[in-house]
Amino acid sequence: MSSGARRPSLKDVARVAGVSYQTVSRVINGGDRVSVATRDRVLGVIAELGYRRNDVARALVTSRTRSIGVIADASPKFGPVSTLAAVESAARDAGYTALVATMSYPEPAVVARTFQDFVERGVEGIVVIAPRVSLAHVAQEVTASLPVVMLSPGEASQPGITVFYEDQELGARLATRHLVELGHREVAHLAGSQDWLDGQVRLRGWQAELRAHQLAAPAVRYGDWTGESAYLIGRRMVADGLPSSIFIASDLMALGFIRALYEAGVRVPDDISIVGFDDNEFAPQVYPPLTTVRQSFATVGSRCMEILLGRIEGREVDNSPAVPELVIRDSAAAPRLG
Amino acid sequence: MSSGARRPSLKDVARVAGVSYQTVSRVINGGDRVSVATRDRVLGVIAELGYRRNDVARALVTSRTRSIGVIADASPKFGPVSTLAAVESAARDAGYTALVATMSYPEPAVVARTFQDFVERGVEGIVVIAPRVSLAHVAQEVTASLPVVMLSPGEASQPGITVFYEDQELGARLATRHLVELGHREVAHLAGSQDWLDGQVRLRGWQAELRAHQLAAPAVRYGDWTGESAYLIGRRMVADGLPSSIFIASDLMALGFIRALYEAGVRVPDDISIVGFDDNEFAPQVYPPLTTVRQSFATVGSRCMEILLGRIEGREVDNSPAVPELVIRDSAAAPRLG
DNA sequence: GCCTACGATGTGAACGCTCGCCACGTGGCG
DNA sequence: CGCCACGTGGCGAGCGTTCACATCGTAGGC
Repeated sequence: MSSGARRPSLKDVARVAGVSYQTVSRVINGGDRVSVATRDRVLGVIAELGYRRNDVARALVTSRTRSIGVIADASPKFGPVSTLAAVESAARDAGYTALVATMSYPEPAVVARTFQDFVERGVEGIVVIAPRVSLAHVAQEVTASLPVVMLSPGEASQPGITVFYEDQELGARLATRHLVELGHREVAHLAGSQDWLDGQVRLRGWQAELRAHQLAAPAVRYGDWTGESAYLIGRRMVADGLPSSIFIASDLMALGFIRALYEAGVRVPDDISIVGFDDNEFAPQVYPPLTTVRQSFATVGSRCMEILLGRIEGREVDNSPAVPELVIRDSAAAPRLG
Repeated sequence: MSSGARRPSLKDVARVAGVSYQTVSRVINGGDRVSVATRDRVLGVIAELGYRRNDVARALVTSRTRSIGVIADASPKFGPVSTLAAVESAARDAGYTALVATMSYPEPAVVARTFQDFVERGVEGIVVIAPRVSLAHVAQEVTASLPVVMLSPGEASQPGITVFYEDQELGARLATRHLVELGHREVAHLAGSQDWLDGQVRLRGWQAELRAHQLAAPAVRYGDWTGESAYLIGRRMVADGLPSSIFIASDLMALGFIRALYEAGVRVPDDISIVGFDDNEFAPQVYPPLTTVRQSFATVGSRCMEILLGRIEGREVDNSPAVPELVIRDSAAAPRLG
């Protein structure tokens, strides 16, 4: 207490400036009800001492931390990561700080522990970027005393949880429709892991669109989002006979699939049309550039924060899904005649 | 105070359990020096009331927040993102929570504001994932009263800042050496943006390795990390005449480059050998699978936290760089004879 | 059988801040 | 010329914890 490298406090500033700490506090927040002279003097001392407000003391008395917790998938996958950045950025714009916890696999115990941790740290709300079915379930089980927004193409099954998502089913329909409209009567589907809600929903969209056109749905092939799984499936399909077009549940899988095609001398889009999903950063660089579905992560991120803020402040919120768009490039074309 | 949805506090628990708040506190931390009977009773009440410790009050009195700030690039680029996840995960393992701020472009004002914000929130240290030259500079300018670890292939120019990085220069040498050892006498380089330290360092490694083999360095081509820039350069190079091999500063650029090649009917690795950098998730899925350099993000993340923790606790730390490895796949082969 | 020591618990203060309220002085108004 | 109002500032309390210390009772040592 005698020497110490302790950070200066309100009282230190007050002492040096010759006013009460109350006045200093007023200068810091708003600066209202303080004469210009005192105010300038105090500001001077603050700069001189390098004073920085202590937000934890402040949070203690106001009981508002202005922070939110974000739980995200640890995999460097394009979608989840872009969403994370968008959410954080929107939070900061709203004056909130994001505490983030990434997890490579959402073990119930770990998720529960993380929720608890967030609560103890006093977050005002939690965002769960929950593409995996398992994470979604776990998150819903945790009794949340807090507003929770789950970014997931699923259903809200808990009163405290608001679900918000990009309408990926629509995205899948757009992709499928594009192929149909190009003239393909045969639109296959290489699905993503059904352990992910995204995988389930994209599959559903493809089915629905085919039905709308009274087209039969070929047998579905299931990958696990990895390019390798798609490559293997691609090889098998080359041997079994290729459809005239295929909607693949992710760009990365599309890439692996195409590799199998090229090894067999099959050309894209001449021999087979392909539409992917994600509009990954590499999608325009593939040979040929991938026609794919783009999700609007920035929009999702900011809408998500809007919803969370609304919940925190007890407002009614609109959580109608965001809408994706089709990005047409060169990997899908009209089928060859005959 | 009469009704209120206020969270129960230590005192509430104490009252119900019929003990002093001090005893409850003891039960929560360690539980030492408390008789089993009281302890169980208190634990019961805690569960019953759904009591959760208030970390902000705790932080106020202990003046330790057990949190760190992380500043990262907002771009969903593979490297930075993987690093972020690794750092956060290592932090959590060490009992710390990560506050993260992403920024798409490191404007000095914004970075400074973010630093200040972190300080006000009482973080015990800051990690800057700073691939861009500009971010690195800004971060160094901010007078940090805190331990700062900068993940950046640069030099520490500020006393308070510890720089740590993956030895990308070595990575670039590994890539170049591989090509030389395959028998290529002509190893070109398609560099990344020189606005990024990574870009500068990879270029330097290529030069150094060539010099070590007494090989001449062909004129460097400069991309900007985008696949599109590489595609354009590729087209020009096809027209001007291709080298027998090329080291490309990122996998994404390699992909764009290959697209230009394929459009012109050039084959890889038959006509030209290519080595990329990053081992991006799509690298093994490209046709042909990319030989590339893999950085050990997990290691970097955990070492980075080790270093930061060391600094926080005043220990001496080893910040020798992490070492990348070459991943050999199919995009580089021996040159054709003649 | 008395003193010591230790195990189990309680008390008071402090962390750095904000909030509600009160005190002082000056100016405008009746 | 007195009153009220308002602009300016100070004081006290309290947010939920932990820490240092005090207290109390009882078991163990001589």
